[in-house]
Amino acid sequence: MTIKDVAIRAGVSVATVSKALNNYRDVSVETRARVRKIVREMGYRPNPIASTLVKKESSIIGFVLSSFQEKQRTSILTEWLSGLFTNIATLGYEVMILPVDTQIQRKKSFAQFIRDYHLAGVILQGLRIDDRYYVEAASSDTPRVLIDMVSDRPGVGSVMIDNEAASREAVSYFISRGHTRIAHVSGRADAWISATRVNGYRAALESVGIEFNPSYVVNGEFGEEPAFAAADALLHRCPEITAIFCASDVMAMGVMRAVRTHGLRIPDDVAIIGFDDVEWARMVTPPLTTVRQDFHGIGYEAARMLHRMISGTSPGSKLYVPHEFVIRESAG
Amino acid sequence: MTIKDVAIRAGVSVATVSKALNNYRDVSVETRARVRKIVREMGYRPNPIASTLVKKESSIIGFVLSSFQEKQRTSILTEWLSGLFTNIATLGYEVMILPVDTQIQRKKSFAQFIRDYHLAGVILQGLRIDDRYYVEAASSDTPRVLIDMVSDRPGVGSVMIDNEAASREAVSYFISRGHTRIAHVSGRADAWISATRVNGYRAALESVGIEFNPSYVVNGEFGEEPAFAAADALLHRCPEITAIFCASDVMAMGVMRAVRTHGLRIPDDVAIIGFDDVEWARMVTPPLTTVRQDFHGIGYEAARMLHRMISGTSPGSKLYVPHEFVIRESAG
DNA sequence: TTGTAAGCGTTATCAC
DNA sequence: GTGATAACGCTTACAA
Repeated sequence: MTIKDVAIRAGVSVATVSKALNNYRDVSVETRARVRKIVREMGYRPNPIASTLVKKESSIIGFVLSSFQEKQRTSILTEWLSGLFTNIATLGYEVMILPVDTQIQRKKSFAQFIRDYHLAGVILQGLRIDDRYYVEAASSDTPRVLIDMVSDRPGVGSVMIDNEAASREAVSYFISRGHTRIAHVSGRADAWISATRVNGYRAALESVGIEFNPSYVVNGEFGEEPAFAAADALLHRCPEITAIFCASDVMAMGVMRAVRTHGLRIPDDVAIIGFDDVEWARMVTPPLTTVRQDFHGIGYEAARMLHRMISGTSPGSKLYVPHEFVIRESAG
Repeated sequence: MTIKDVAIRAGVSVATVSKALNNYRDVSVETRARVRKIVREMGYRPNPIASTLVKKESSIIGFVLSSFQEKQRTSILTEWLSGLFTNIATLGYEVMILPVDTQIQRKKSFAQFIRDYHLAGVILQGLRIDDRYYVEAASSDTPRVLIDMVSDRPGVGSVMIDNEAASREAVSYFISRGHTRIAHVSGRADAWISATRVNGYRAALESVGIEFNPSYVVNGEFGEEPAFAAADALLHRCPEITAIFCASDVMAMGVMRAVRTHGLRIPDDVAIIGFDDVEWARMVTPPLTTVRQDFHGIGYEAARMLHRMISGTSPGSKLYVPHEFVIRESAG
């Protein structure tokens, strides 16, 4: 069933049907109503492919996924998507996944792809700011919002939690419990959020006059193993440390293992705070004190912002989604 | 840049370019080569939208997602997708996510959507066999493969692990450790896999002459809380139980909590086995003995089968992906 | 072997 | 207000 069938049945031209359906003003109120009624009766739906071909704009948004590499952050993706969909499905968008993996040799360039399908907008989520795909997308003119990254370009939306404030809270908690020799296991250096979290860590220390000690900051690469190794070396080098703030829960697991390897107890000898509050953070022993990110909310807001950008309601902006410091047992 | 530009530059008609690009035999070897060379030089890519409009077949495959409801199975989705993509991206398909949630009122019917976009194929993953969307899709004629479900219809692919064998192994392990009063916390009744796992549990018992006791099987609904409640009631009712086989790791967490609530030790008083081997299964205390599902592999195989179905190489079939029984500490 | 031209199902531009 | 009609970029009979 095509628009032609509807036109015949309604006794008008296809042009009129199209206009009635697309809310053009040069259609009489009666015909619009009549056409719509018939459309409903017939169960007609315009073919989005044909429509895209001529309008050069689809209702598909792309979700750029570069974190298949991040084997450890699996559940986060789902929550983003879940938030995305609760907002976007009702607005009539479809979502296409654009996997970005240096392993997978895509024949199509990323920007090419956006143009091919005339994507309405794109949500990017990739930790690495220097990623080729990120750069490509950034140079496109499609509405786009970034998750966990910021862009220097105007008009690019970005949504995340206030990583610096969150880190400051976490470290301040340590300080309030009397800790002064506090270390930080940071994430990958090329990730936007890593630097920000280090900043928060540093700010918290300096706000109470504790000098920032660069050798207390080690890189756990957002992985459990690297975090274990980094923490292990750290504890050897600086046995005076009594607290470790980790930039992710996964790394916190590696760090906890390292601490135990050194025969130390958690939190009595070394207190630990994680980041993310993944689903199992409360299940480990001891339950992890951590910063909860509302991943669902981040996805939701990203979709909302993108929609506003697409519809021209508002330009992209920077949005902080509320976070929450969750006290359990690993930090005393 | 369109096919026309290529045609002009190559000094041939658009039809010839199209034929050269689509491997028609009625193009001379030389022109095909020349056209392709020019295409490469110009960086031309055919517009998939236009192509879909006339061919009535796209290179988009749909991934039906009904598990946003399953808040607990978050990381599994990512692994499926990851497997899917490692196979499918190189084959030139794109992936569209079709969220299916009774909460989200979709305007479009599911079958409608498949037709609208002329999806090349669909991968369905929904636990509930009576799901409206599942039925809709099942009645479509698009190539489709199911994950964790089987279809009575011929030509529908399905991939999963051998749930019955896996359950049998798990329960047999209990038996080999001397347990005889073994309970089972099952998953949602409307899920295909639930019944199969119960069957495996039962088969293992009966194979050594232990009578199947229906009151030893309780329903944990695949959730931690329901599993806790179910196990709590079970332990009250049948304190003689010494081992519990859980149909998911998440439920195992609830069960472990229930066991401890009753002042019992794991695995000394009550041994526990989970199912899935999610990322954190080895991190809990005690580390969970469980059945590892290769979710990545399942996604990979589903994509492979779908591709073969689309290209007509082979019809859909039923495929078991290997699983692995992982012994840690929760089962003694 | 190649080119012409008629679609595919829409929307957009004009006349009417 | 409404309706022809020409796009949109491609594939595919059918002619040449």
